[in-house]
Amino acid sequence: MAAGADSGSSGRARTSVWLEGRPAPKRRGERPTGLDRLDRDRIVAATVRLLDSEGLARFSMRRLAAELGVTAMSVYWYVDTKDDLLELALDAVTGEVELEEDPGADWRDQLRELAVSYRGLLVVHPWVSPLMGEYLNVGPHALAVTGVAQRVLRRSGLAPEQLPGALALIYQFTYGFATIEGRFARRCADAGISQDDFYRQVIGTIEDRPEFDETRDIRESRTGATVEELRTCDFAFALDCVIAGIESLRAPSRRV
Amino acid sequence: MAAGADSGSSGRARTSVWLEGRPAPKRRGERPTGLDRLDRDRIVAATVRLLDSEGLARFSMRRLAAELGVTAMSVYWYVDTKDDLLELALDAVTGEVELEEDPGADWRDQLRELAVSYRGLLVVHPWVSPLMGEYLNVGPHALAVTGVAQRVLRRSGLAPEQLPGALALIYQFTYGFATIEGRFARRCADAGISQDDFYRQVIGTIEDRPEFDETRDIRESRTGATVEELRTCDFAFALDCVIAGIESLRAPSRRV
DNA sequence: ACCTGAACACCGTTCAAGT
DNA sequence: ACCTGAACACCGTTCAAGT
Repeated sequence: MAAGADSGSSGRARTSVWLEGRPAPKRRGERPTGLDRLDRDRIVAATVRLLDSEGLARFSMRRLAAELGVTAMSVYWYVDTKDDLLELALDAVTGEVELEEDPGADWRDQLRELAVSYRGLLVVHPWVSPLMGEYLNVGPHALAVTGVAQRVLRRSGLAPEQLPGALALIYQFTYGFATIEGRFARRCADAGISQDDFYRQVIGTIEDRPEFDETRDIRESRTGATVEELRTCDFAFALDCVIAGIESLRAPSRRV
Repeated sequence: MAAGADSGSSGRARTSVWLEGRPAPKRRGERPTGLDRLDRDRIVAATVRLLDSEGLARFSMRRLAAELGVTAMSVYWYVDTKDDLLELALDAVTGEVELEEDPGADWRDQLRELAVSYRGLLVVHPWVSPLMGEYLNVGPHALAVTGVAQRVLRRSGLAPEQLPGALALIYQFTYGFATIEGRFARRCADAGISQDDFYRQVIGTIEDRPEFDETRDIRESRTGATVEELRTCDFAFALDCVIAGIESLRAPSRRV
């Protein structure tokens, strides 16, 4: 199976569930015999649960149906394709990002909090990251996140035409950073070793080789910390860089 | 098929071709009857060609074998799994990143050039991005790229313990940015519309909705440019932010 | 040493049929 | 309206067999 991606495996070239006709559940209203009935929400919830526990590669429509105690094809009554279902699951967990807006707070703190929360999402659900790259990511929750980020960033004093670039910087950096982080974690889990052990192992095979001499001072400046701690440090420093950069490039007239 | 990812589809939990025993081709030396023979390099080259032309989702071992005029299973003589093959293809194209090092040049220019070249790789080969997230990316060419980036960054005057965070910032931002870019391009190509048409279409469905009022000034500041131009602008501004941030956070003693 | 064929255990999805 | 069964056209990979 490996790293399949791309869309259009089934021939049709849809762009997004959210941009097509039917973002709402098919029929609702009278269903007195509910309870054990299928349901779009139940399907999406089960999808998220399966993706969390077994990963994207092991997820299949048949596996999902089994989990729901139903035949493989029943799911297709509620969802057009596997892609659409994954897109729904993606937006569902995107709702987990914390979005309390406090217009009185420092925009730097707010931006940091947002980035940290977003990173958390990608690390807790490692399957989110490949799907974000795969789909357009224009579901309601995704739009809410970018909306908040945009408003926070605006308070920094950047000019309107500077905002998209700055937003992309913070957003894509966090995405890329947490992607690697989540993948690495899952790799280690699959291989049955701790992240720290694996890190030490890699360092071990590298230390001898002369081409890595020039980075010895970096490695030595980081001994004694766990991989987790190191990453949190790196992430924080990168955010500091971004914020410092924004502060030095924003329109001088609006300097606070 | 959709967005498969994750490793270990076949059960074994390998971490990387490069970290296992056999990075070099199996046997070489006497092969007088070559020419139409299979060969690891030929296999990887054909893989890259197929991935470029048809995308990751449509790539399969059987499809590859057909392309090579050979039976499906012949490939397995040279390569252990599909994952390994994809990892080899990934590192092969990573070699396309331009890496002329000029210790005399301004580190800012060098960093920009490196990021632009790296972005180019991801946009030209949209299948690279999901694979980078998927694998550990520790092939020789990948290591060469990070090596150069690290040396350039070092000339900025950052302290050793600041380097990993700064490297992650530039690297992951570029990765994330180009990932979205490449995906969007391929989506449009698959749907048979130009990126500009699709952009206009999205804007069209958004303009009316009141929740997008607050970003109207941003959209108005960007009319008349192509999607391509806008993205190049955003990318450049983000890089400026990063560089400005590094300059303001580097150890004062080494200020140039 | 290198390549093939048949087979296994999977996929996503269609379609006609059941209730 | 909702669910099922059988079927189609695929997968990656194993394994015994050919040359």
